[in-house]
Amino acid sequence: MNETERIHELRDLLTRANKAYYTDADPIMSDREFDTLLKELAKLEANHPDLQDPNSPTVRVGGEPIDAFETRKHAIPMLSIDNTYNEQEMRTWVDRTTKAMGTAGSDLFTGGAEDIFVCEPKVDGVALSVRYESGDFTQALTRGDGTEGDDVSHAIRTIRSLPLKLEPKDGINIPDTLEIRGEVYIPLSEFLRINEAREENGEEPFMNPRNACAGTIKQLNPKVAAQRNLGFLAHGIGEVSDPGFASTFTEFIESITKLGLPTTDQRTTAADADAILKEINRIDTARHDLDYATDGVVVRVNDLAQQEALGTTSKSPRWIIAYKFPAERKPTILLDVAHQVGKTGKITPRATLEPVLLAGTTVTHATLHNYGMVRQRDLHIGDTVEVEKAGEIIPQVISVVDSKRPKNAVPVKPPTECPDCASPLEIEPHEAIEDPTRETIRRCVNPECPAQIREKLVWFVGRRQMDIDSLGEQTIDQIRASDIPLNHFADIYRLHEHREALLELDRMGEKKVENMLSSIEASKSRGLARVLASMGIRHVGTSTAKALARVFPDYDALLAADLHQLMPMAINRMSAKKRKELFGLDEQIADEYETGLGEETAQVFHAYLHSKPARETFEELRKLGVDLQSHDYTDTKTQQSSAFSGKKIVLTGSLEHFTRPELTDKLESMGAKVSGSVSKNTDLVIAGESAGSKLTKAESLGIEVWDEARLLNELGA
DNA sequence: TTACCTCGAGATCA
DNA sequence: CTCGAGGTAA
Repeated sequence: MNETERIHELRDLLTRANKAYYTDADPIMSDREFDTLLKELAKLEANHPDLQDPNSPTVRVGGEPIDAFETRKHAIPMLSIDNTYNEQEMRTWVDRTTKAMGTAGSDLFTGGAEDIFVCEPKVDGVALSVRYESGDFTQALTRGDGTEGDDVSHAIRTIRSLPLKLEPKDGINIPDTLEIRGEVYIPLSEFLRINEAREENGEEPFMNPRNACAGTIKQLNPKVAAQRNLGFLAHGIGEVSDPGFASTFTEFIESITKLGLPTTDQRTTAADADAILKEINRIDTARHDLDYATDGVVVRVNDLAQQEALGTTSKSPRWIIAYKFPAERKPTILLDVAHQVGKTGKITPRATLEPVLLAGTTVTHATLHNYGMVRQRDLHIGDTVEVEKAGEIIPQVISVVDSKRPKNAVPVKPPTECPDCASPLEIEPHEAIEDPTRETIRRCVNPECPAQIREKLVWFVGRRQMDIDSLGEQTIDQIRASDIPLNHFADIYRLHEHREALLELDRMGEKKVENMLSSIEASKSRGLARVLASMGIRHVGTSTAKALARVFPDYDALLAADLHQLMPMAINRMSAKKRKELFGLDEQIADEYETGLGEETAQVFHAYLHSKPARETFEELRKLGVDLQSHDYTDTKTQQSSAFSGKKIVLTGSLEHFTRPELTDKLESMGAKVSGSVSKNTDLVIAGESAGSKLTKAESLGIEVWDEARLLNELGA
């Protein structure tokens, strides 16, 4: 046998040994044997750089550090899951879902009654999308903003329980593209081991497993990641090229488990709310014996066609929900309440607390949201308050322990003047009275208010807005404290005129200034939608800004528009009603679709746009080279000439040449309205491979149906 | 909201 | 080497 053959043999053998050890818990060789063979392989590989394979078992011990993360698009967005916090909310979800399935997918019911729903413990780790192409691990992405995430393949390759090559088994056809979602975590036993080791080395121990895990994934050096022995559990479906791979979630999990992916053994199916709640109770007890932290139970509809029929709100899928176990709650002392000025001048009370350890973090601050809350709880400085972490992240002040109030404690008073510029505050009129739980908004309306200007600038440079990194909060403060002017958005684009002065600032070197100025330069070309969203105009966030930019080609067109033309989102409202009709959804969900430019918003926005300061700002930005053209604009001429303009289109099945979001974008850009479900108002259904209930429904309603070939034809024409 | 990693800056030491 | 800022997980 020559060395090349030996390399392949060893890789094969070690891959199987890894799987036997980590996923089957049934080792086929001793640890020592494994190490010896691994060393032999590493040596041979060193002699044969031409045979390099990123998926060789040797990479598990960690390869070379990478330079930085590349951010990449998810083939299918990673949405977040809605939460429920008690039995009643869970029952409501089950009722609604069952009803919707009755109308939307009953003809396509493939599962038995017992496995309508699937329950699994919710692992408290870091979400990940892992991609295999032709059975080879090619990429692992973090969730990021749901649309694009960081490529962390280098760190993920070191996870031993995650196969780098999928092995065909039991006649399972491995799809060309197989994307699996799951959770990376640090096993609790491993967490303890790491911290012991860190203390021995005189390093600070990690606070909690979840943050330590997130940190490990962000390690550029995979050798460090390899030593932390991360775990992985698969629990979701991403892009799968073969639509026949699975028709239910259980089937999917069974298949990928056979292919070697680790999945939880705590999964069960349930037929109704009672069974689900019973399962939640079981997991609540069982979870304390698991080697990973859990914060709830994930419940989903099993049948994939039904999942699709149920569809997705803008935030999260309707076919899946998380039940969160009650958050930890602890008493602490309210030391102070600060009044913060937001970017629109809104004043928000923020509590400073006696530090308290809660769910693995030290809590010292909590937002109090508004003054209705302060009044309702009758907060006094020095009060003992109950604090908990809502949704495991943001600390909330839940209640006051009245019996522990110190004598002479001073009540917290809402401010009457701006804590920063001392101008009188405006109290939003209709909310000022009667119901004390009602939000009472206080606002500083001084346009020159320094605190407000600061917040506006901080918002403007943020990642979601103009994305000017290396100009953060602290740097903004630092520059504003110097002689360099930074009082308007436009001043940002004049910073390059002050290069010398910037270099004089503390801890400001050549490199930092260079980075800062180049990212400012890069931000000039973000386009109208981003500029609008960045200005902190009331009621104009990312989605409204985008909607506006789709309708108006540039700033001048926007300025020329009258009040009526500023309400382009009427279509969205119709879709809300339609959805309500179809699914009998509750108000709250239907309302999500009502967030367009309403009359009031349009008025506020119109007034803002034509105000003198706004006009000056836009003019200056334009002069300084900021792109005020819309990048998302679709010409009405294109819309009218297109075969799709004004058509209501539904997509179903899987397509070869597009991902769904791609095609949705494309059709919408051509003036179509793409919706999730078929009704009598639908004009056209585009059916890919293995289309399900939607196709059946379209046929029964006599709606026009195209296959992908026809679609390509029409798009080409 | 907090914890963790990375990077640049500046200090310290060879 | 240490500090602090920035970014990103949940």
